[in-house]
Amino acid sequence: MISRPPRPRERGIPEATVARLPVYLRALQSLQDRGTLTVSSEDLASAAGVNSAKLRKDLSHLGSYGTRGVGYEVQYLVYQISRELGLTQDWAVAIVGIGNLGRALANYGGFGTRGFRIAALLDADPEMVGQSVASLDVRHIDNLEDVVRSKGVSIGVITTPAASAQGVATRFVEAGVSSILNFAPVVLNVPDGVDVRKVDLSIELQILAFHAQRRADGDGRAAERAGLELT
Amino acid sequence: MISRPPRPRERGIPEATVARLPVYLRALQSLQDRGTLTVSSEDLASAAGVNSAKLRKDLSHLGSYGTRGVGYEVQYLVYQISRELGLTQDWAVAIVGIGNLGRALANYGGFGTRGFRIAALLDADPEMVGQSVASLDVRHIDNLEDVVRSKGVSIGVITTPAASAQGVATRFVEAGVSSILNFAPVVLNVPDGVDVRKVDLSIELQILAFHAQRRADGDGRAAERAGLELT
DNA sequence: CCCACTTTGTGCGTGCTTTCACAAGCACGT
DNA sequence: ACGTGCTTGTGAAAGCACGCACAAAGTGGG
Repeated sequence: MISRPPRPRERGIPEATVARLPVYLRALQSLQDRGTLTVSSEDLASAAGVNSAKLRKDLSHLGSYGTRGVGYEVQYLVYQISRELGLTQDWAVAIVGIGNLGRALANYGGFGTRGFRIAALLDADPEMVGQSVASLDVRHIDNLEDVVRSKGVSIGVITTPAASAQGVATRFVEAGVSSILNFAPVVLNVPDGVDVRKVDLSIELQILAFHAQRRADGDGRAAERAGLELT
Repeated sequence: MISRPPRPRERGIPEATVARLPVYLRALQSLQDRGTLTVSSEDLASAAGVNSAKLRKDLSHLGSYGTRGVGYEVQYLVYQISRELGLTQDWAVAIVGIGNLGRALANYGGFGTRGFRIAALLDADPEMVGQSVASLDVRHIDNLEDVVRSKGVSIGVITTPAASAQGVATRFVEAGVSSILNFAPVVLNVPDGVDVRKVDLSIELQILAFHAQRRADGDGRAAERAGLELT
């Protein structure tokens, strides 16, 4: 007799799967807009740009929401993924650093429809404070703690210069924000339990450059050698 | 006797390593600015926010550039990583979609110093064409092929609305651009051999929301149960 | 010249991710 | 009621990535 059941109904969705759920969700919403009622794993996978086996395994982590011989019901799957991602509730977001990028994010409409609400804009520059961006007044960074508390901010976005980013992150954490999206090109130091995600434009370009160079090298060598193995 | 040697001097750097090299590079440049001459894997790893064993293994893929008992020479390592990433040459970048985000990227100074040069800005809106952004004239999208050829553009950045992104990608590819950085929230369809990287703000927020919700659920349950196992 | 100390480079075990391939399950027509 | 055809859900295998722990290799002091 096995005393411990194999898994005590574990809620552990693999990280790689979590990163793909938003992609599936978007593909599904697009299908929904077109009035599609059901979709097969094959079709949804190709819309999301992944392998169909991977898609099925990913969805299987949420439960068995498909019907064999038919596929998945679009509307139901949209709801299940949204719920799993926590989009059925409303997340208040604060953006610190109202430069070009901060303004771009503030004006980006795609958030509201997906459970995110820009609740506050903050900046250190007195010139900026009081200006209205995307129907919100820019407030001074010294109000960060107040704003987090009064608006119930739970996600902080950092679009400041690199030099200020760590300070802002620390203040976010101390004010109780434990989810941070960082656009500044620095590695943030935060205590355990705080979740930081980094978006770094110049890193993406560098990765592209690496592959481009490798392709060019390969092509060059291949041309020289009149192309033997092209693995 | 084994007829085939284990590895024919393979140039295969793992993808995960490539993604971290830019982070190391930035940390090293920061050390260089401070006048540091050598650095240990331990120190560099902590500056880059990774495990020191991982850092050493990553660097070992480039060759043996460290000295046991001493560490790595900063300047030399900067050069080796830059060369490996292809930053010793100059990459011409074209940005299509001069909205808030496109402008933010065009004005972002961090590229020039790292081998990237914004060579052209394009937009479909006649109102936008002719305006000057970041010392460059915005040109109409119909000039894409000309611009790619005359400026030698090898990296395309897409910051258009979702609906236009696929069309722009296709035109980039047909014009000979095989590295694309896509900010539009769609999955791009491109032929083999074309490298697309995606940056998606709302996906990052959704991943943060997932973890935040999971933390909240866990805390809630833990509080109810007076906290047993806190794995 | 040798010894103690430091730090790199890497073999190896472990766990996560992807992919294949197929049994299980459902719908529909006869 | 039953077979046919399609699609899901999932073992099992292969491939990657991570991190420990240690031998190898260098430095510097006596």
